[in-house]
Amino acid sequence: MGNNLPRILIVDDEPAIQRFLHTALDNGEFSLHQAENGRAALAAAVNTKPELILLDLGLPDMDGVEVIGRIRQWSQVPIIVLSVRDREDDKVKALDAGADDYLTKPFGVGELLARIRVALRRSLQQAPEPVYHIDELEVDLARRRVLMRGKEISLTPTEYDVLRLLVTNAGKVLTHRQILKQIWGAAYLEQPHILRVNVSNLRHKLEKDASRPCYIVTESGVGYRFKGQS
Amino acid sequence: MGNNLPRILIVDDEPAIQRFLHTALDNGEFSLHQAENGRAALAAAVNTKPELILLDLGLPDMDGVEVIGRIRQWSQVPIIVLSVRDREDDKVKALDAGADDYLTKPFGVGELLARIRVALRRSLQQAPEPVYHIDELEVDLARRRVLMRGKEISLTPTEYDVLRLLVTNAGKVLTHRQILKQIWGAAYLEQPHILRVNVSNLRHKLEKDASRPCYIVTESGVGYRFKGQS
DNA sequence: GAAGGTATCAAGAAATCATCAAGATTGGGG
DNA sequence: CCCCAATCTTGATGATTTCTTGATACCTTC
Repeated sequence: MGNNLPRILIVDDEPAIQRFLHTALDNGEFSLHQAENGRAALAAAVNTKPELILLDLGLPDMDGVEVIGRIRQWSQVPIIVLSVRDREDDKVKALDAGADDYLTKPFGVGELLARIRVALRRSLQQAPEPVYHIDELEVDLARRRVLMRGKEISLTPTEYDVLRLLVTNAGKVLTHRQILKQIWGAAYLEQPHILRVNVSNLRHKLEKDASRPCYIVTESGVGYRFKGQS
Repeated sequence: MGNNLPRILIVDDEPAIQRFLHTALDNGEFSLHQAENGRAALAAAVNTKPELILLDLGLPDMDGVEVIGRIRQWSQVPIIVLSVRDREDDKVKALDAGADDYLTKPFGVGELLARIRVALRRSLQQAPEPVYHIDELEVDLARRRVLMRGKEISLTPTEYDVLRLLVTNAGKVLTHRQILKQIWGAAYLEQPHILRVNVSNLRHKLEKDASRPCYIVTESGVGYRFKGQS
């Protein structure tokens, strides 16, 4: 089926819900894919690059909120949460983690379809590429890989996080505090040292000459900036 | 209150709901506006250009769905419907008309705030940031970048602060004391020297001929003025 | 041409930054 | 349960940038 209908990834481990959703959505307008747990969902999100994800929060292997967070590291694909949990706290957490909508089971098929249309209508206008090419550097957010002239560079988790933050905001100056808050949390707001060490390490791994950086530029007294294409 | 908090337009005719929403949203993060009927809502949408609209479907003078349609003819502002109507048909109609979300009363304040954050988060990333163009000078406040004929100019933190203050008040004369107080604090009110040095440095970096400045004009005995676009 | 305000240069002081390396922590495997 | 390896954090030090101040020359207006 090499069509180009919008791909929808259904993430749910209950066969009953799977069947229900397949029936509800099998109207020839979508191409349906499926995952039964969090790990499979993350893999499928990378591989099939769906236009929309329907996500049940109650997965056997990991928390749904974490799935949202992991996907949001590299993709803006609309995520609609479908859950039996009706507690406000669950909704807030999922929405703040990056979900676009939250439907409490049971829900009507008509409403689900309408909310899917809303999400798709919106995402049609924007589709940022999750792979960044800057000169000879290549950052693949979906696969969490960094290549320099095609050769893979191995980064530690923190180094990668810093790089991802800088790359996704290429061209923009990020203050020390912004970066620290995002990656180390509010408790480290006043500790730019730890950020400097990581930037230094990053530069030694991906700059030609770490003392004359081309990618990660220092904005003295302010923060760092990833030199984008613009 | 000339702040730049996100403006939220509340469209509802019941005083009880108005009060409830004002209480719920009055946390200092939003600037609240209000309309009691459809006509007023359409006018307010044009005039206050809100970042988000909370819309009750049951308005005295016109149908809420029509309000959505009329706004969608010219604006992509996020619209969250708040309604007592729980019929699926109502939801589908409102969402298909262009609403971004639909909350059935009664709902929790936490959920409302979370859905507002979702809507604002989305519209924030596609909103083009303000860039000042003055002749061949370009000041991009969001990226903290200054370009002269497309070429980047590197400024120190204080130089940038001074320039930003002048540019955001382009055309207006700022007295020495105003600038000093804003950037160096009240303790430096009587030290115009330090400001002069910075203006001089700025001019050398961005004026064609620093001795005949075109952008930063001296108002002798008063202060400085940034030449507006006019 | 004097006076008050203005512009520029340069140098020491202060703040910020880069780097190396040693201790602390963590997670996985035996 | 312990050990190992990778990573994270912290400390120390030298390099770099930026800030502030003083000296001096320059306008402009009366």
